[in-house]
Order: sequence, then structure tokens, then C-alpha cells
Amino acid sequence: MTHADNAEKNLAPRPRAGRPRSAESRRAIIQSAMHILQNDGYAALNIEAIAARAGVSKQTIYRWWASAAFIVLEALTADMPAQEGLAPDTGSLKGDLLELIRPTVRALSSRRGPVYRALIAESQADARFAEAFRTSLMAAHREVVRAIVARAQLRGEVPFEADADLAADLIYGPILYRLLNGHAALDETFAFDLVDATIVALRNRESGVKRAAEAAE
Amino acid sequence: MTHADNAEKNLAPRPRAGRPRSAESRRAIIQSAMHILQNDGYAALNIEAIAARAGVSKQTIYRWWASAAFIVLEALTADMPAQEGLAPDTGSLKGDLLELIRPTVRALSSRRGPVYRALIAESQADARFAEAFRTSLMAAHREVVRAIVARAQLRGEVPFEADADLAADLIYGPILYRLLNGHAALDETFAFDLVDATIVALRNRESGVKRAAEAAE
Amino acid sequence: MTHADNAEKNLAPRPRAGRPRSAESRRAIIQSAMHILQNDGYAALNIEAIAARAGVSKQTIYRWWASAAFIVLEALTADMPAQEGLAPDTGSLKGDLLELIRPTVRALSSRRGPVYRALIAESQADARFAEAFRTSLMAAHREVVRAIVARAQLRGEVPFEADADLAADLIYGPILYRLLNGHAALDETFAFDLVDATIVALRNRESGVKRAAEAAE
Amino acid sequence: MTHADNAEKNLAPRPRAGRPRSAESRRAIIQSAMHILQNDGYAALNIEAIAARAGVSKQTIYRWWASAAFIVLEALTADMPAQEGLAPDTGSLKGDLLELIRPTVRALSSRRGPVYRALIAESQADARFAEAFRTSLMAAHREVVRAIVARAQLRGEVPFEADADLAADLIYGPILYRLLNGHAALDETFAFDLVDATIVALRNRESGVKRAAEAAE
DNA sequence: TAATAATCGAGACGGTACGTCACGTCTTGGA
DNA sequence: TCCAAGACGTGACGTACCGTCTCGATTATTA
Repeated sequence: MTHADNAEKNLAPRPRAGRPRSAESRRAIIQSAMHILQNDGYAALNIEAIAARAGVSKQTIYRWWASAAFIVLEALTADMPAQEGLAPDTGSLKGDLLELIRPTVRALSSRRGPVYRALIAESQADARFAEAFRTSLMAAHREVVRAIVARAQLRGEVPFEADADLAADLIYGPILYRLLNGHAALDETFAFDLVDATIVALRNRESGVKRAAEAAE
Repeated sequence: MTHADNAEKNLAPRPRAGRPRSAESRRAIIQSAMHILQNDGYAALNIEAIAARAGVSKQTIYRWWASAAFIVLEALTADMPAQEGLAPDTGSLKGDLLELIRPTVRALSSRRGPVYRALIAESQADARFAEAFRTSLMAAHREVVRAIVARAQLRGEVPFEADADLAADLIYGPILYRLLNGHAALDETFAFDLVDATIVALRNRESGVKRAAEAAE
Repeated sequence: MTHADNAEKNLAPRPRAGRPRSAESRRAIIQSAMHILQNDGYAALNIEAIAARAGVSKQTIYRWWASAAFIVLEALTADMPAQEGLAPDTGSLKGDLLELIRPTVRALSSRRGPVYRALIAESQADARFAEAFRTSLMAAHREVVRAIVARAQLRGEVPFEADADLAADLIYGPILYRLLNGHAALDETFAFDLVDATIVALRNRESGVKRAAEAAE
Repeated sequence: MTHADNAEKNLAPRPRAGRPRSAESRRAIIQSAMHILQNDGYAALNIEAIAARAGVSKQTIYRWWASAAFIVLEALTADMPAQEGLAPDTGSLKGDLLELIRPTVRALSSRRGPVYRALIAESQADARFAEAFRTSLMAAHREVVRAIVARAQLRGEVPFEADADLAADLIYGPILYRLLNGHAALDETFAFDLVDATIVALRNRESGVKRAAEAAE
């Protein structure tokens, strides 16, 4: 999204005139937003509260972010570089997926849960944020799955017709479902089940060709 | 949940004193809520707008519903009786699942989409609504899957260890994921993929016993 | 002006539905506005401060008044009925004018001064308020002069061609001038001077006819 | 006032170090302020708008002027030298006063009106500006009247007891009154009326001595 | 020919108040 | 009892200007 992009650009080497953006304010805003979100919940996360806690004017927030959700998104993506290339590489598809999913499930069932629930809820009300969220955080998560599947294809663990995008849906879909709907726990057993289900689905080579024929019937 | 329950009770034959509840107002409120949600989106759905459009006082709304989301939920559950016993019975697991999923996906990609997106978003902010939504609509959807799987087990299409709950997660999880995140279309191809993935996962009998052993390693 | 008019009407016999306007809030708002104006000055008179001091919501203020100046105007005009028919009647033009001007000058050089200075200043920035101010307060003041002059004409103290409107300008103009510009005191001597000047101007019968001729030259 | 004074001094030959003040910026600022005031009104006259229109930084404005009103005042006083010694000298009191008032009234009823209305309004909110305005522009205007009256006294047209200050009040007071209150037009007829009223008031020799006696009664 | 000094544009900053929106509650009179 | 109308206190919204504060660049005088 434009706002967040500008923010990052303006903090990068800045050849332009005028007082430079305050890195201190930016940090205080992001920290305040996360603090309020984690402690008081998303309902309490509003611009006035963030500004007050960060000792910052509302205008400064609005100058760089379109809404509180964008601040949270930036807080999450700012951590990402450290996690980059984080696609685990254990040598086996099952190992990789478990290495990916178990920490994910663990984080979402504790402190990360409320954050993602809030951002997904916000996505339903704000199309501009939805796009930013989808193309940054969510896309990054899906990309990891795609990388894992690609390696498994090279190793011959799954056929080349295997649909990596479907795999990402089969992993993150149910996780999201349990996170948002709360009908069952996000626990280890669930992680194992998801991995198994995803692997057998990837190995099932019907996907491409045969399916098209069926649909045509 | 209490409010919605009262609503239904109060419409049933009830010998209480005073002026009876206006069925006309109830209908107008529900229709207005759905109209606003479908046309102007979740962000525009508020009590004030519903009251204005329904020609009803805000008080009347607050008397019978706890929030706009409960109105929408009532609109959906009021339609349910007509769809009840909707678990399709084609004679095969694949047929049943397709019969279930294809219309679901079709509805969600058109007029039902905004409605479910709104209710799930609301669930993240309101725990009381979340419970109502989960135990009514969502539970009903999952129950259909469970019935289909049970029949498949009786037919011997899938082992008795097959996890019907996981099957529901594998079906509705990815659907929800695409609905909420919008990274890919909710189309026919997706429905076929989901059905295939779910079936191979159900047939994979590792699920229960072996898994526990692995986790213990 | 519409806002102020409605306010008065709605406090009068009200045959309409809905919760009636709170006379208590109205009183608290007007009193708070006057208190702030008298103690902290016009610069400190803003809607937020009035609302806070009156224990009232901003919305309630905006519902009935277009700006703080209108509240002050209502405070002044609400006192007017008590002063109505206040055109003094001493039996002589000079007596009447003195009876009118001396208290005016005295009030403006003490507590009324800041109030009128504020309202006139506001009139320069807000055309809608300017009209309200002119047609209520200012018009009432001018009307008193007109009544005094009319009686003097009947008594034969001044010719019938005497211009009562000009008399009002000659009285209130210089008073306003000193009030706003502050180049000299608003004192008793000034009141006497104004009365004398106004009287001789009224007796000077050139006004109408001869002037037109001159202008045509 | 200090700011404005500095402004003028700093433009005069001054051997201070550093980059000299930009005459170009000063001109642009003054012109922009006048343009906004004349076209968009007093309410739209703010530093931000002036800076934007002049293509100048806000800092530059704040460095040389204390508020927008001072800029306007400087715009008017910068024109004054050209008008200096403007006390008309037609040989008769009436001629002089007409020569003075008619152009004044004409200017105020067209382009000068908004300007003076703004400055007088500002004077009510800012005591420091009020003093600057009173002792520069307003004092100059009053001085002209005093000079005219002095010549009339030498000619014997009015007694030596005639109060020139009162004359200035009788002229500028009503003009200001109509300008600010807008209850009647600033036209030729009004100019004639004012002149006549002022002359008869000046000729009425009661003013000083007798009045004191009356007041003591 | 530097060093010093003041100004300039640009533009971000902490503030204050604005006027609006929706909330959920509360009187009214009437059905 | 319920209903519509609609006023009420509350809290947050996003915006407009305020006056101040860096920046890098520019243009003078002084050493």
C-alpha cells in the first residue's frame, strides 16, 4: 500500500529537503500500537490512544499510516527481514512442513493469535488494507510453502503436477479457520494432521489433467 | 445467545401482557440490515443506518438484538429450516462432497460472501457473538460434513479411524481462507481440488494412533 | 437565524414526539459560555470548553447553535425581554438620550465591553452570525433611538424631517468606535458630547431636500 | 510593534552579516495576504494559506510578522507615504470634510472594506496588534481630521472650543459602524449627512465648559 | 579565499480545536 | 408493553492551522 511504502522509503536514504522523519516517533507509534493491541485488545486500538501513549500527535500518525491496522502490519513486517529465507530445509517434505507449521500454530495459539485475528477482521472492512495485508504478510507465508513444495518436487517426493498453491490453502486455511472460529484448539496434533493431509494431497496426482476431464462431463 | 434467543421466543405464541412485538418491524429491520450489508458493505452496517432504512426506532432494535451482527445472523438462521437436512446423499463420498461444496463456493463468491465475511469479522471483536455464530451456523455446516463422512464410513469408502472433524477443517478452512484473504478465486476448480484433497486425507489411516507415537518420539 | 430561532421555538409549547429538549442543558451551556467569555476572554471561548464546563456533549451544542457566538447572542437576547419597552421617557429629547446612552456607555466600559467586542469581531468572520447579530441586538438598540426621536418630533423638539436612523448612527457609531479602537475612554463626558451632537444634528433641517440638490450639482 | 518595526529596519541599509532578507519574498507574502483577504475573506486568511500562495516557507513569515494581521497592516502602511499630507485643503470646512470622507466611504464600500473589517476584528483578539493598528493607521486618519478642524478654527468657521477629537469620532464612528454592522450602505448621501452633522456639532460651543457644570449637577 | 552568519524552501513535529458520526440510553406521546 | 421520534452524554474520527524544529542550499559580510 502506498502509505506504508512511502514510510519505508522516507526512512531510507533521503535526498530531499525538509526536516527528516522522526525515527523515534515511528518506533514509539509502532510499539504503542502493539502494546495496546496485546494488552487491551483490538477494540481498544485507536489512533487517539496510540498517539497519547506514544507522546505523538495524531497528525503524525495519519501522515504515515492510513489506519491503526497498517501500523500493526508494519510492526509485523518489520520483523520479517530477520525471518527471511526462513523456509526450513530439513531434507524431507514432512520435516519442512512440520518445521514450518508447528511454530506457526504455537505462536497463533498464544500471543500472535489476537494480532492476526484483528488484521483479518480489519481486512473485511477495509479493502485497501486487505490488499496490503494479502500482498505482504500473507503472500510471504504462502511463498514459504511454495519453496518447500518446490524442493520436494526436485527431490521426487511429490509429482511435478503437485499444486503448491493448493498446499498453502490446505495448511493456512484450516489454521485460520480454527483461529477465527475457535471450534477446536490450535495444537500439535492439529499440526501433524495438517502436514499429513497436505502431503497425501500433494502426492495425489489426479489434480491437473484428470480433473479437467471430469469437470467437462 | 440470549438476545437472539429471546427474539425467537418472543415471536412464538407467548401469553405476555402489553402490546405484542411488531412482526412488521422485525421483518423490516432484518431486510434493511441485509440490504445495507450486501450493497454498502460491512463498514456501513450500523444500527443507526438500519433503523433509518427500516423506519424503525433504534430502541426497537436494541430491545431485540445485541448488535447488527446478530440481526444478520438471524437473517441467515431464519433461512436455515428450508435448507435443513441438506446433507446431500448421492451414494458416494465424492458425490456428496461435491454436492455440498459446489453450491457453497458458488454462493460465497457472489451474494453470500459479504455476509459471511462480516460475521466472521464481527466474531473477532465480540466474543458473545462469536459463540452464537460458531454454535449455530458454523456448527450446522460442520455437522453436514460429519454426516457425509459417517455414511462413507458405513459404506467402507473410508476407514473408521477417518477424522470427520479434520475433514470439515480441510473443506471450510481453505474456503474461508480464500473468502477472507482474497488471494484466489472461489471457483469450480477449487471445489474439485478441495474434494479430492479431503478424500485422500480421509483414506489415509495414519491419523489417530500412529501419529501419537510419532509425536512422542 | 434559523438555529437560534428553532432553539426558541423548541423550548416553547412543543406538540411533537420524542424526548424534549433539556432546558437544564440549555441553561448550563449559556451560563458556561458567558462565564468563560467574562473570565478567560473570547479567545478561550470554544465549543469544547463550553461543553466540558457545562457537563454537556458537543453534539448537544451543535444541535442548537451554529457557533459559540450564537450562544453568547442568545444569552444577551434572553435578557432583552426584561429590558423591553426600555425606551426611556423623561419628557425631553435630551433627557431621553442621556437616560439611554449613559447606562450603555457605563456597561460597555465595564463587563459588557468584551462581550460586544467579541460579537462584532465574530460578525466580520461569519456572515450568518453577522446577520443574526444585526437583526436582533443591534436592531433593538437602534429601535429605541427611533422611538425617542419619534416622540421628540411629536413634541416639536425636532423637525419632522429629522433622520432618526442617522441619529442612531451618530450615537452608536462613535461608541462602537471607541469600544473597538480604544483611542479614548467611554465615559460620562463622552456621553454628554454625543447627546449634544446628536441633538444639534437632528435640529439641523437641511438633511433631506437641500442635500439632494447639492449632490446633484 | 516590534516585529513590523524590525521588518522595516531590516530592509533599510544595514551592514549586518549573513544573507539579507529577500525583498521578493516580502512582496510575495504581502500580496498573497491581500489577495486572500480580498477574495476569500478574513476567515480564510491564515499563515499556511499565505505561505502556500506566496511560495514561501511558514518560517519566513513568522520571522518577520507576528500574525497575518500585521502583514495586512504593513500592506496598508506601505501605501500611506503616497497618501501622506493628504489632508485636503479646499478653503472651507465643508469642502475639506467632503474631500476627506467621500473617497474614504467609497473605498470602504468596495475593496478596502474587507481589509479594515479584518484589522478591526483582529484588534479585538490581539491587544498587541490593536495598539499597532490604533497608533499607526487609525491615528493617521484622526490626525487628518484634526488638521482640517484646526484650519477651520483659524478661519473662524468654528469656535476655538470646538472639539476636533469628537469630530473624528463623529466621522469615523458612524462609518465604522455601518462598515462593521452592515445595517445601511456606505454611500454618498451618508457622507453628506456625516459632514453636516459634524459641522453643526463643531459649531455648537457648549462642549467644554458648560458640560462639566451640567455633569456636576 | 576561506570562514562565519543569516536567510531561504521544504516539510515533519507536538498541539488544540474543529465539526461529524455512531454509540447505547433516556424521555416523550400514542397504539 | 411496545413503538416512533428524537434528545442526551460519550468517545473517536479525520482535518485544519498553529507555532516550532530540523534539514540542505544560498548569499552576504568579515577575517
